[in-house]
Amino acid sequence: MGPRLRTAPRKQPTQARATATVEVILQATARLLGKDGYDHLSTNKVAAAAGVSVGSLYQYFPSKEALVAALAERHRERVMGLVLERIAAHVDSPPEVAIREIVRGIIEAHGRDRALHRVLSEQIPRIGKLKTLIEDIEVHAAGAVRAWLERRPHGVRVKDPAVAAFIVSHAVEAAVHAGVLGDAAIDPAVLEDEVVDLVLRYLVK
Amino acid sequence: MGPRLRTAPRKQPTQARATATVEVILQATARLLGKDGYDHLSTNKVAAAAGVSVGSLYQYFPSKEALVAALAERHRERVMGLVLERIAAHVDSPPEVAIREIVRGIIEAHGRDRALHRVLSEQIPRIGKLKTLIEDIEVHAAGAVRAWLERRPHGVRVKDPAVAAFIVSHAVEAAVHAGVLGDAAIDPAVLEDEVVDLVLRYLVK
DNA sequence: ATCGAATGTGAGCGTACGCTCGCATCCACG
DNA sequence: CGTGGATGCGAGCGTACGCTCACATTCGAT
Repeated sequence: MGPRLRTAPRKQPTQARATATVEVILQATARLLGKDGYDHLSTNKVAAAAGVSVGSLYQYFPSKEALVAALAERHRERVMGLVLERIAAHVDSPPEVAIREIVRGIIEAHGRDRALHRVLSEQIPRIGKLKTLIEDIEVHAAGAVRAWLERRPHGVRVKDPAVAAFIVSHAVEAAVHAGVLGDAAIDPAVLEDEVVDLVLRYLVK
Repeated sequence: MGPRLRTAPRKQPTQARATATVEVILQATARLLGKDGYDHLSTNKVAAAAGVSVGSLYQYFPSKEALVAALAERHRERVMGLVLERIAAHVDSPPEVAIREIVRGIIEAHGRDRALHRVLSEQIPRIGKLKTLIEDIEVHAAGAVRAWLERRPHGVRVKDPAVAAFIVSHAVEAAVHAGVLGDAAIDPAVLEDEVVDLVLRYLVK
């Protein structure tokens, strides 16, 4: 067998075997990330923990950063999907209902994969490429809220929809995030009521 | 001269010279942190950038984490001092005034040392010592708001002061942080009006 | 059954890092 | 001005890391 040329470091898995490898690598990444943090993560450790050789890892992920990026991207798709879906489902609901449902959706989204979500939000901000990923989420979210505000002037008392959307999306995200993931977690039902109240009073009443 | 015993790695500078060394080290840390990020920071690089030897650095900071912790702690004292002062100054002001002044204080606090504040919040790994430092801020802030709420039932329509304080403190911090430090910064005056409105409607009206 | 491509392996090279230690230099104080 | 503690220095040791490469194994198609 002749020598192999490996000019393209990142491949897409095509066989089932490879997909499984990628999967087990990502799971090990999540585990180690939660246990030791991003700093103490290393490609060698991940490979060992995944029961895979470093070489295999490097076939799919060119760097430690890429490893975490893939994990984050995947999680983002799930969470954002859930929330945007919820928003779309309530474009025509009355504000009280829509806001409650959307807030509930956000709380649920934070509830899924709590450990992973926590780790990612704690460890991610420091990574270059991932920063744009987060900004993407924020911009998307604010955009959706803004569109929602502009579609329904009925009872909505907002001056500048862009600003209000900005404020609300950041405020809600932070409150829910801290309430669900924080050390002093709040009962989800109470959290929901309070956040809905916060938003409703600001936007509508 | 006999050998030196260095059992205690961290010293307090007593002479003026040493204080200057510590200062220049911290400044270099801030500079490199902003340029390269926490991951690519190293004690050797910091020492070189500070025009100081590694040995000197290790006399005062036992690790890279301690370096950043000192920087963060110092910044925290300034910011928290400003905000708590503002809260204390308005324990007896009417809610409309108190809330506005406090919010303005928080906005101002974020405005001072924008670059440093930004870098710290983005680059600090929320693990180990640094994590507790951040939680400290959150708990302190929520505690102050809670105390304020409990002192003044006049017109305050809040059920559970602890929960309300939690929600408000996180919501305000996030909105202000994003508004002041974010890429799409908002005019501080507008930001102030909107955040005050958000809080006032939730807590009082 | 055969064969080329896809996938998996792991020893190991080069490098950068964390940190120490023996020593030089400086400063405060008698 | 002499002395001892405080401060500053920087070569260099041990280590862990990132990543490669030559090779083994498995898969899928024929």
